[in-house]
Amino acid sequence: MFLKFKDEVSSVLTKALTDAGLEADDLALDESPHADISSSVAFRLAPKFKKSPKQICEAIHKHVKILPDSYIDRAEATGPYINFFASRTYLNETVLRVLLDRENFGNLNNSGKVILEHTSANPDGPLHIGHIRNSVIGDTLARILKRAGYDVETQYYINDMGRQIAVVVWGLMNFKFDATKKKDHAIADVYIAANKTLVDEKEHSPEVDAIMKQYEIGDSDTKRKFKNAIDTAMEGIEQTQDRMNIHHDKFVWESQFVRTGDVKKMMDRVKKLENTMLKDGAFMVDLKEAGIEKPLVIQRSDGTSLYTTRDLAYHEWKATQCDRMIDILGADHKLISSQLKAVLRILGLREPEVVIFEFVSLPEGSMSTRRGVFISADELLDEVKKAAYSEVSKKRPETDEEFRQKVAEFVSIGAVRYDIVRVSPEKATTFDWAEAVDFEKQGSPFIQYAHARACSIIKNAKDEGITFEEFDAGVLLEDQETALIKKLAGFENAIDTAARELKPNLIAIYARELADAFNQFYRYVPVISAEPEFRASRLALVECSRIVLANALDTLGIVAPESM
RNA sequence: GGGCUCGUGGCUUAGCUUGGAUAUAGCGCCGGGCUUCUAACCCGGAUGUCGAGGGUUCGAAUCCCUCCGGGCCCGCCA
Repeated sequence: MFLKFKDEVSSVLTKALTDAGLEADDLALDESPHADISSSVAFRLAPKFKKSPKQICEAIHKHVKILPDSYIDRAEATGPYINFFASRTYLNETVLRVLLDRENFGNLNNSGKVILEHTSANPDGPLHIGHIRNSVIGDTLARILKRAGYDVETQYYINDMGRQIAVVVWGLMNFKFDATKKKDHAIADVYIAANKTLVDEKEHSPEVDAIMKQYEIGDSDTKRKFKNAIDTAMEGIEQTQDRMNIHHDKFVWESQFVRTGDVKKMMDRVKKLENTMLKDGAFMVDLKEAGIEKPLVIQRSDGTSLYTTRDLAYHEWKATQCDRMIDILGADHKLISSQLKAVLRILGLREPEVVIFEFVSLPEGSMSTRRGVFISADELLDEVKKAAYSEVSKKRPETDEEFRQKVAEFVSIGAVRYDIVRVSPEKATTFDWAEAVDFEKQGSPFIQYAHARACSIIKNAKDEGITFEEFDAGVLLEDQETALIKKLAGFENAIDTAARELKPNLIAIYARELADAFNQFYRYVPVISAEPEFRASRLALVECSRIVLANALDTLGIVAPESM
């Protein structure tokens, strides 16, 4: 609705400019506290036409022609600004559109296949609080892109050729696997113990090298051991992701590209490039022309491949089956991903769009699965759930155990997801327990609560036989009502911008603002006890709010509860 | 040392790509509101040299340069 409104403003303004004998390539449209949409185009035209912005603005304003039934009510010239205000038609049609489209309201009609790779943590232990920043950003983006109309496939790239997995395999052969623990945690125990031993007793190192070599040549017994180790770890990782409402459509094993010969083909192709040179028996690509000083090694002197080589083959393969590739990567991958992109570019292959997120560190420093220094996602979720449980017990003492458990679970998942997604990815953060278990106002519980309140009104209305089969959105004239409707109308714009700019935090902000608008409406505008001429329309607006709150929460992967 | 990136009230944070009207919001602090659809709510108040300095511009949190501080990276690891 907002996008159509903006289009109308854009064409009305373009026409007015032409009629005024002016011309601008950028209309400088913006949302503003002074209007629904505002244009500062007069500033840009002032020097060219040698008049003051105010004079230009008045000249443009004189030529603004608004058609009947437009989403624009009026335009005002306020100093150098031209302000556009939304019409009643816009508000009324927004209400009708929400009720018609329901769970699809806000969806856009982009098309094409997107492969979005996220998380891809090494299967050597549980997901920790840094990994789930990747998961939450990736999963939320996938949900945003789906709403934007894309056919999205999420992939988890399993790095099974790296030394760390060989260490896990070696560890499983030499240390006890604690079957009473959650499997990914038990794998981490083995991995940590194995690493410690490998540092203390250097003589075991060749054993790990041998395992790696056996795996690279495809020895069947070794392959079985790797599969067992990885499946075990992944089972636990997937349990954690399931709990967080995150799932992957496909799990792609790095080794697949070695086995199919794609990695070999890729190495041969890269070797033929002018930028590639042979040095001490290893092949490396010079990337100076891409602004990267360090040459990238694509084949070791013993002829084997490296992580980046296999990643090149993976991206080449991905490109054949989609229109857009998006990778969610931690800040430690900045250089490697720009090297990857540079080589793909030189080869004339499609480059991925990369979303980089900064590190989550602990007060004492950065995390490391290998050293056993990390806070697992499971541990975080459990602690937050405890805090949520005590909160619901305090706030709803009349409820039973089952209700409290259920609420504590969806509140804690929501709180963790929201807390991660609300901050823009390029911000480095330091984890703090006190902050993590604190139920910040206007976080996820705030939005879930607004949804529960809307459901409550709808339920009470139903009990009293109040319906909104017949209503007139035109009677929704209170400030809180029009503000709320405008907010509802903005959902598609939030999806559109978030999808174009790959910024999931925009949806977090939008959801909070919508809940805010609903809560103000709730406080000041009675529904069930309202006069009959308002009752049905207000109830319809509550239903609209419920729908869009649910859609926004769904986009964030957060449960929209009927009661809490 | 080099590259990338971040720096916004006591704390957390939006806005920066595409420069425009009083810089966003929350926590915390001070004060007010439940016989009224769930108070996990609402209303009001105090708190800012937008890291520092310079430049571009009619106009800079936003663009450019220098510096300071934090983070990440710089391996024939992944």
